[in-house]
Amino acid sequence: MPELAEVEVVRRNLERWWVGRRASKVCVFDDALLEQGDADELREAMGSRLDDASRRGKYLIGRFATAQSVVFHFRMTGKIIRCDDAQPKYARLAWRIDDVGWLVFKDQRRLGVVEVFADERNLRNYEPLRRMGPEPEDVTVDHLRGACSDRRMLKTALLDQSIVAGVGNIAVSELFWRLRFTPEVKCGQLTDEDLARLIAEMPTYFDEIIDKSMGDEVMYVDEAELDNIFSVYRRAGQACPRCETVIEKKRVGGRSTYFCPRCQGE
DNA sequence: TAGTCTGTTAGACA
DNA sequence: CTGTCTAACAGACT
Repeated sequence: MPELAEVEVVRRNLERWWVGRRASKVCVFDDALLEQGDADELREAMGSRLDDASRRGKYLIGRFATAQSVVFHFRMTGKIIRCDDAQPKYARLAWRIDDVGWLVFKDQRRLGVVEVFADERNLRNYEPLRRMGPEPEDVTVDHLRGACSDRRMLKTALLDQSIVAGVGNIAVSELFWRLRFTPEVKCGQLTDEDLARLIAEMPTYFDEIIDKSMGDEVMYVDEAELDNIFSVYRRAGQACPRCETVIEKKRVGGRSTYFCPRCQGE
């Protein structure tokens, strides 16, 4: 589900709800979500004070007073919400923060994961974090050129988390529409100027989506079809906000891509 | 029933 | 070695 923007919204919520506090109760409903570490270690970490909530790409990282850290990845349908009920539908993990409520890791498809690490060194050795490319605001033209061969599609390169951290399938459609890139453009077809525009647009795009998504519960686009905040994503058949041409959908790199055939032509 | 889905990864193939 | 595609993970929805 979530891309960088939605994970960042959850991170900011945890900053308000959880940092500086400890959980008074931890309920593991589905321990299959733990790959590194077990439920006892998770209870030990969460039972201590959360010192810091950070984000790296689409990963959310909590550091605790015990020196342990907990990493969340929401995959397709995971999220963390605050509610008064410890076990709403699809709850896989819940912890109680007194005076705040229950924080619940909900995940309908159960693809999300939670990892527990004993200390900073173990966290840093976690392979997905070790492999992660720079955050969008730290990407340079030289880095992109070096990481993408000329014949590779820009879309698949951007979805590769080792090249840029946090970009997902929605962001690609939206960025390409903003920049008027054709959906199947190859890296080699872009000038340095084009890449510089892309690099400048990424943080702008994510900041705008974060602002529009802020709230106690992030709504994914399929849960809020009538309030779709995107310009082209999931808008096939509707008018392009720029030129009124009908938006189309096609598969690029195995994933749905939405685009305006006029704005984003050759 | 078949197709789809905001993510990631392993294996097949050109 | 590179890049792309598919399936798999698991479940709900159309």
